[in-house]
Amino acid sequence: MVTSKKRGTPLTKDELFEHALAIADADGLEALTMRRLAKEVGVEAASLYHHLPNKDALLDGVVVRMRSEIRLPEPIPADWKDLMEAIFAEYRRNLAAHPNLVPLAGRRVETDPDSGLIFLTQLGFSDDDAVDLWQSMIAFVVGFSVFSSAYAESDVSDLPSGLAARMSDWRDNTCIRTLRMIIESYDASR
Amino acid sequence: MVTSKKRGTPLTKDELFEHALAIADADGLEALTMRRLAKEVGVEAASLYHHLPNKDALLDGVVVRMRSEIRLPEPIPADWKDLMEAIFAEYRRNLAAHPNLVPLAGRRVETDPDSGLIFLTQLGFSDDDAVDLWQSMIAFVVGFSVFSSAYAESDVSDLPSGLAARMSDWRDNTCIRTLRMIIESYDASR
DNA sequence: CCGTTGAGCCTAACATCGTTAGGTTAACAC
DNA sequence: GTGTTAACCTAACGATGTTAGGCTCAACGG
Repeated sequence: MVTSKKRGTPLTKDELFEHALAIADADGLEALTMRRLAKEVGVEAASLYHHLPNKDALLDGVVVRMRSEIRLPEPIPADWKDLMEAIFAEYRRNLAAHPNLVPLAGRRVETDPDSGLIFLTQLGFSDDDAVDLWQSMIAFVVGFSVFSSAYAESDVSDLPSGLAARMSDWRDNTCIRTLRMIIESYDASR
Repeated sequence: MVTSKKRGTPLTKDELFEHALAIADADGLEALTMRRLAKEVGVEAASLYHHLPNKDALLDGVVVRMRSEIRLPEPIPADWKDLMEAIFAEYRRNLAAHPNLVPLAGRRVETDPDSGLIFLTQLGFSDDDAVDLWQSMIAFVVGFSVFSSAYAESDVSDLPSGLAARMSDWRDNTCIRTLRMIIESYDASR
């Protein structure tokens, strides 16, 4: 008579990451609670610890899940500079699609696309130059995403109103433009 | 007979921000608790709310306090490109000196040094170009600081070990180098 | 076919967090 | 003296991550 306490099918980690991502996307990181996630998947909070060691593992999984949406362009650009631009433009698009998760972007997870770094060394970059460029592109894209996703209410400024309005608008064009500049500059100094 | 419940001198906001910054620097952001801060200044947690509306205001104050350590070079460089480099190198130094506070770097507070942006427009940059450059320098420096402060334990990578070691080392040289490239590129496209 | 086992869930509780309600104390104004 | 008030207090609330311990039921070995 009592409704079954067991779910039809057992939970999977992927199911948890999927729902957790949806919660964070919809209502923000602070809404992503163990109890909230549990409710969403039809379970009690403590049960989640049968699948995850702690909340940190959940957040890691959410980042992996988010990054899994990254796709390389088809076909792959012949010019390596176009390829680099495409990779990080896609990285940027991924972060812009999940603005609430930007604070997690600094996390190191196992799915970072570092194969592009090796590719750079094969193009004639020294290890040092390749790492400098690779780190710079990552840093810039993440930094840009931090501000473009967190700048809703900024009005504190002694700027002329035109500049102030422009300054609180972080445009994809700006991101791509500077990204390209970084790539060209490292190409020139190779 | 009971020891006095009042402190000698009343608390000030600056005193709170100072101690809060010290706590975060020493033990991390998660150690910066209302109760911990209260204990540190010799008061109970609830008393803090006579000086601050909430914890967010505390964090804002900590960021302002941190940024207050930023100093412009003396004398100010004659070349505007050197000036820009100096401003953001100092910005970077400030963040590197407080790695635990990097997650707060995206916060908008009233003390952002946007006067440099106006200066750019006076040099002949259009409003759009000036903002593009200004945003790019901010984004890059903050992004770089995110990774250089959060990369202690990253070992997950399928990179050759030499590259992997180099990749987990985020050097100030790299930051300055790319910063300079961004400035030069915008100068050239003016 | 029956006993055991263990995966997958549960209830209950813990410490800690930010925050609020309401009381006490001491200094100062009139 | 008699308020008034700033600055502190104790006590508590609800929410959080997490742990301990128990139930249930399908699967499997004998």
